[in-house]
Amino acid sequence: MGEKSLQKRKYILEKARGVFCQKGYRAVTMKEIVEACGISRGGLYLHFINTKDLFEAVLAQEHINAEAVLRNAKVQNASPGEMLLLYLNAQKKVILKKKDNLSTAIYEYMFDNKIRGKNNPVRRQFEASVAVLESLIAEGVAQEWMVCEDIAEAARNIAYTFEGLKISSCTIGVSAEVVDKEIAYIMGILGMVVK
Amino acid sequence: MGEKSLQKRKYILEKARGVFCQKGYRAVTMKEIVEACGISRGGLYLHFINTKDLFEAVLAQEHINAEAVLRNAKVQNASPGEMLLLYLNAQKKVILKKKDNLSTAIYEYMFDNKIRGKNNPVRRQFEASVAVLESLIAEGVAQEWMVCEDIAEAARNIAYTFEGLKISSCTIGVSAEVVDKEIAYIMGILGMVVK
Amino acid sequence: MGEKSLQKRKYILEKARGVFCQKGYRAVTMKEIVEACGISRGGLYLHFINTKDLFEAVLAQEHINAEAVLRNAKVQNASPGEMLLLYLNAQKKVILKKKDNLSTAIYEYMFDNKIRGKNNPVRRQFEASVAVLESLIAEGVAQEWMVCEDIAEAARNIAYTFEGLKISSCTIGVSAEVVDKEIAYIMGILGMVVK
Amino acid sequence: MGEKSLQKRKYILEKARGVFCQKGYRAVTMKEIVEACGISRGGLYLHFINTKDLFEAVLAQEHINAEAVLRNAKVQNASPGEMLLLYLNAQKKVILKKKDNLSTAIYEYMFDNKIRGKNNPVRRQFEASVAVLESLIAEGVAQEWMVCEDIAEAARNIAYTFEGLKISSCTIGVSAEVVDKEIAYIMGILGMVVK
DNA sequence: CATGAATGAGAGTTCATTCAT
DNA sequence: GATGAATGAACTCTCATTCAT
Repeated sequence: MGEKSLQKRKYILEKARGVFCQKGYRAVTMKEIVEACGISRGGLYLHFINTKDLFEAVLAQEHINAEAVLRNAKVQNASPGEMLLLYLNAQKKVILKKKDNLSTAIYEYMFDNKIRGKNNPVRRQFEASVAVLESLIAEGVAQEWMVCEDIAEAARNIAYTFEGLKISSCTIGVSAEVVDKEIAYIMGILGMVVK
Repeated sequence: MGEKSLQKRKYILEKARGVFCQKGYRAVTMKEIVEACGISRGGLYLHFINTKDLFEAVLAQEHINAEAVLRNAKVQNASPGEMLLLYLNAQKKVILKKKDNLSTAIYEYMFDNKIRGKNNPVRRQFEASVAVLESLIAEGVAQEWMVCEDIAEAARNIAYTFEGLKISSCTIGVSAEVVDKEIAYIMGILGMVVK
Repeated sequence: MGEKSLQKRKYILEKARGVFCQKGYRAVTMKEIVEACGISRGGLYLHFINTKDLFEAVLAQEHINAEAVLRNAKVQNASPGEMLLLYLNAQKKVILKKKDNLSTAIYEYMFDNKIRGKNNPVRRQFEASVAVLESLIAEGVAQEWMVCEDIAEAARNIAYTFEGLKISSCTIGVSAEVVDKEIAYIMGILGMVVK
Repeated sequence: MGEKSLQKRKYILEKARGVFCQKGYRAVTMKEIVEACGISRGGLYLHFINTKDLFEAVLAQEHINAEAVLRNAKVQNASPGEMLLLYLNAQKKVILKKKDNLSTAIYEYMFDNKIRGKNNPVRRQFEASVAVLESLIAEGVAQEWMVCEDIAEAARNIAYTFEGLKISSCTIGVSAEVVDKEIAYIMGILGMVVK
């Protein structure tokens, strides 16, 4: 029966994720979740003790997915420049996603729960992103495709820029063109040209 | 009477700002605000029709402050490079401020009220910032202190990077050193060296 | 306005007392109280933070009343025997009261909140009762109306017997006749005859 | 099958009794009971239709135990005074028992379910106790060990006093010394001396 | 017989907003 | 203008009981 319970749990997470994407974190009530899931109030509490617990479970799932995306970016058989472009475009896709975008909810959750250190899911994702960028640039420099004096700093700068794009897409909106320009600018700095 | 009322309004905004800095936007209750102001519940509603209205008034005040900072940066009799550094360090100060920092509240407000177009206070601030950066870089390039192919894009990139630093300081925390490195990196790209 | 608030508080206590008398302690809901008071849910919370707080306020009021009864018994210009009889009959009245009897609620409250020491309201009442009985018997013995070897013990025994009658009236019911017989028996032991 | 079912029923009653002793009557949840029993929620309902039914079954068991104690007291080959002392000390033991004491739960159950007449388990126990006391005192008087004018009343008085001690032990606590003093006082009234 | 996931009514509590004074 | 008591909708969470498996 653990099997069935696990399936249900996953089903709730999926539906709940949709609600969080639409409404953010704080505005979401248990009522909305149970209605989205088509289950009873009590039923939800069998799986998650409160909204925070539920959201953290959604977040954990998200983390797993995000890790997969990062790994995928590295797996591609391509030149470092192509791979960097691939990776930044994957980020672009996330940023521009209107539906199915958990960003706002995550930010709100972070505001409510100031989490220091390693448990901070946003920090984990940020650092993972910096690590990917660093390895891509390092390889690019090694293969003489890219020019970069301080690889670690360049990676961090790109990560902050994309963090800025992400939050901006939540607050003031960003167009695909704007993201493309940022990507081109970043590539340019590394000595690459985007056609 | 309008005089007195205006003073009272300003007083409330000041105290309310303090509360919003401490608690963010959504978590703030009317009780907390009236207690911080030492006025009655009803008294608050004489000046502001609801919490949102109150926060927007705080925000408008904030905008004025930001403008003043921008103007100040321009007023300084300094080289474009020095002025850019001055401006970025002013931004740094805002980002690192622990107390008296409205950023989180503003983000939360924006999440609750997706405002498109010119009325969006965050967009206004962002665009003002880009404009300042643009004019500074343009001058720097004109006076041959700086090197930059696409001034508009460079300005926007810096603005996004700082937006990323600001949101990161609200979610994962950023140290003064990290901001300094970003500033140095940005200056370096423009062909300037920060000692 | 403290005046009005105090009146309201007293009004709520009165109505709440009625509900506690009828339903006991644990079975009472905030809904029942607000309905009995004819006020809004939120209105009740302006005066009492929860059911426990409310009941304790009722209890405090009760304590004041009980003290008054005890004092009255002593004020009467009567022989010690008459005064003892008067006091026991006052207790009898409390025990037999069907309506307006808080006993069950008090017992339930005590079960929920095991309070040790001086703050225990039941203990305070019990000890006050023993003290009254002791002084009455002591006077009776001094004036040679009563015979008693261990006055303190006799007083305590009477108090426990009446405690037994009180709880019995809450669980199995006791008739006026039974209480009268107990009173007669107690008086008899002290060498007095009740006609 | 009836055999097995009966065993299971007895097992549940035993475990449930433990929970009721610890938590009282109203505070006990089905979850606690099924956990204490190590059975499923549904399983419990195969044997008892609801919490009340379960508690009543525990109570019935209890009644049987009490009867046994009473019988034992009578079986002892001892003088009426010794037997009375034995019986009162058995009661004392029940009163002072900290663990494994169902008293509070029984009181709470009685408050929730005002049961008049013969079905009232507390009344049955009370009356059984009075009967035992009466027969012991009657024998004591007959054998000229005791002095008592109104045997029935003396028995009832003792029963009420012990009822008072029992409820007091649930609300304000009673020490062994206090109970001993009460026993000595009662014995003294009957003309017996407790060493 | 036995399970335990699911139900849903209902309890406590909060809080933006109103309005008689 | 100013007050603050009052409102009531809405939210979180619990738990006795049921019923498909």
